[in-house]
Amino acid sequence: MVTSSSAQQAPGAAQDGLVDALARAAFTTMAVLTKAAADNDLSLTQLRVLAILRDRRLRMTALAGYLGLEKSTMTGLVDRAEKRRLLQRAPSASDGRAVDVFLSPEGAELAGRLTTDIVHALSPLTSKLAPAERRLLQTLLEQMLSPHDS
Amino acid sequence: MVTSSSAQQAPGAAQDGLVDALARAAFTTMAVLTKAAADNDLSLTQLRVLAILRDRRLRMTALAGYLGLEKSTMTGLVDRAEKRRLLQRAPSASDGRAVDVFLSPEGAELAGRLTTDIVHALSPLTSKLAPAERRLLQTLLEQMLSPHDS
DNA sequence: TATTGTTATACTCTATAACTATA
DNA sequence: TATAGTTATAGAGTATAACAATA
Repeated sequence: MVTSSSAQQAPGAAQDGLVDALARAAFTTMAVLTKAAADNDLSLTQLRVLAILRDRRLRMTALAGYLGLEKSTMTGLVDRAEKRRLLQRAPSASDGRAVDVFLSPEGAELAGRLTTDIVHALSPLTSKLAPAERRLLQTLLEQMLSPHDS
Repeated sequence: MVTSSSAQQAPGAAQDGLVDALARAAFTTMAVLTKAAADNDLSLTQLRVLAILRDRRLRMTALAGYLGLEKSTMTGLVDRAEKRRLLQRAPSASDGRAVDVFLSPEGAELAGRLTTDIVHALSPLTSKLAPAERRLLQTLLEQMLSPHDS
């Protein structure tokens, strides 16, 4: 089944093998990301927040949109990260109701360190491929992830 | 950064682009899996349990091992799934302390339906690739995920 | 003594609903 | 009236520590 290791090909479902490989790659990659986060006492969601805010300053609602979460969920999430001095809140200049969220210097520093950690942690996987294969894999993934609608 | 969309190449870190693509593919795939689970009132963890038990009968501790969770976490997880008639518990025949967990008929039926749902939900992505590209992507992912240690 | 599973407890993540303050 | 964010509340997922039963 998908997400498991057995790839039983249903007749006519020629994508099962790829779907299975994608699911397994996803779980493996997520495990690496989760561990990199846990090693720094972060949840996967907190890791994503740091990644998203690395080059952006967003309102609470916009951040919720990026994460696919409810705005009420953001309050606690940002509260905890702010208490740890990773994020900062500031009232929006243009809208009295809105609150901007952005990385603190410490948060930016941690985000940078996490990037390095993750690249290193994934290298046992990526190094199984030759350079040309890595480029090919990257190209195929990007093509698959591209927003093009054709 | 990794997990975000901006791929800033650090000098010498030639894997950043691939790591970014892997992370984005992981989040996209996990989003599909999470939605397929949520559409059936399951968490991602419950989905994984169904997938793992699809062709296995495991003890609580072994199941915890597959999931990378503590055994104490399994109790509640299995409790809830058992209450919904998706899983069943039975005392181990060989060890009086152990408890076997396995899919109920309803659980197996749901696991099968989920597989179909996921393949369909991922098809907008996979269909962006030509058949030969899909096979190539699958091969590269499998090579990367292979347990070989060279 | 060591292992298997459960229980007790606590914290994070998440959602829904109700609230406030701005627009 | 509608939107931005918070608060209150509740449930799932997770871990640690202590425990009972069995090995």
